[in-house]
Amino acid sequence: MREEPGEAEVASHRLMLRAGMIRKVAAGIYTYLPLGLRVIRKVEQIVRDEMNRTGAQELLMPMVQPSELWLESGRWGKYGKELLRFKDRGEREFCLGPTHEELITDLVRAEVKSYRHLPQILYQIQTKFRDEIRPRFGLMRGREFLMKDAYSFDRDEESARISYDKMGRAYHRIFERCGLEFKPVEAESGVIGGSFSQEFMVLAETGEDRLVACHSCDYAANVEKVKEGSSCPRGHGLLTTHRGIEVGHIFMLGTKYSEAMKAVIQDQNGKEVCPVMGCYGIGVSRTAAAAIEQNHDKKGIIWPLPLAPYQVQVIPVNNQSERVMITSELIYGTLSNLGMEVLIDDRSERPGVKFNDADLIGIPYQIIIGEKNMAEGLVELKERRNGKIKKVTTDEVIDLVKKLVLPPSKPTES
RNA sequence: CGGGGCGUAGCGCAGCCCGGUAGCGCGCCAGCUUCGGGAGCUGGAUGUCCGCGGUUCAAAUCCGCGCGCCCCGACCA
Repeated sequence: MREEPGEAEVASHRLMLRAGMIRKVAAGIYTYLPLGLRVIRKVEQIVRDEMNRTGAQELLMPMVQPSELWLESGRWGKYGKELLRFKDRGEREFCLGPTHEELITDLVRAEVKSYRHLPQILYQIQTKFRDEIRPRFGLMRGREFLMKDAYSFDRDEESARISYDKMGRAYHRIFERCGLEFKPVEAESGVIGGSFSQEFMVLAETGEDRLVACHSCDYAANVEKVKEGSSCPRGHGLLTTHRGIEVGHIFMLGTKYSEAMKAVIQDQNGKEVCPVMGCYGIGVSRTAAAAIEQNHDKKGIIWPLPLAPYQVQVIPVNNQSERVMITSELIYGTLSNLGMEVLIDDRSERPGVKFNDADLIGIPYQIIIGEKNMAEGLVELKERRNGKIKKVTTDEVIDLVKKLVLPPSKPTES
């Protein structure tokens, strides 16, 4: 899409449309095109990895939920219009799941009877639907969106706190691995309820949320909670405001749902107690959008390597030249065989079109193969982020890219 | 839900005020030339003018009702 889409105002929305990553189906409802889906999958995989590493187990619950469970928790009446309700052919009431506390609690109360079976953390990566008053900014605030939601069940407060902290650390690793600049902040817990919560904010000028952060320590809070300009409650540092995009939120729920829905387990003394719950969300599709808000320039997207739809883009400048095409295919094949994700622009477009499109879709490394450099046995390696170009031989380019894209695996924290 | 705006070719828009049967740019198709930063020339295809109703000899244009979408605000894991 060459023209600026008229409907889009913010960078991520505009660039995702132009780069062919998403297309709108209705307000706040989008199709992920192949390029966009690849990015979504990248985020998902990082999330899944880190969730699994904490010992959490993946499951998948239905999007359609019966009213009974929501009546039990008391939220059928409280949730409001954001909850999209409908009836089936038998006039039974259902809703599209905006979150899954009711379903997971229903599952756990049926399956878990003893404290010996806890702690337990279950999660899913699934499409949610919230009939937002005002969906906006493309994937930033959609009505239908992809979310990772995890739920922890513990025998007591102390143990629950451990699960909560474990999730907090997993969230740090997730957003670090995504290559994003972020801050965890103290926040209100809203409709979900519960005792305390933290939001994970990706810092970006266009963010909808405001937060304050301390200069001298790592204290940060949502502006709902703390007045701007004041000094840090933990020490003497000064608080400054930032804008951010909420990509994750972790909650200590306590026994709100387990009590309401009568989920009970037996403790060491054979006494019935309600498990202490926590819930933990990550907006997967929103994270992709936030990555763009934080990483773009006038020409287009600048993907952080871990989220890029492809790692390397091979650009044969001229499709007519046999030498150029043979070398391009060779480089493409070699890198692919090394396990890299490579995109080759084999369209018969003019060079300018290819260069501009490459900068637009923002794959981190471009290998540009043209007649002039080929004559000296050279190709160009261009880094999208800073525009720097190196002229190297075809052998060298493989080696260089290998080092840039496939770094030696880092030791992992548990 | 309050306020503002928009809906005309695949996309971006003009035309509407002042009614006369639709146009520009990009894209698309064909041909020739071109080929390192969004090519040039020639020829071509494409429209329920958001929908319904009304006024009129005649409606994209005027009037009424509806629908969809965008932006601001209030709201929101």
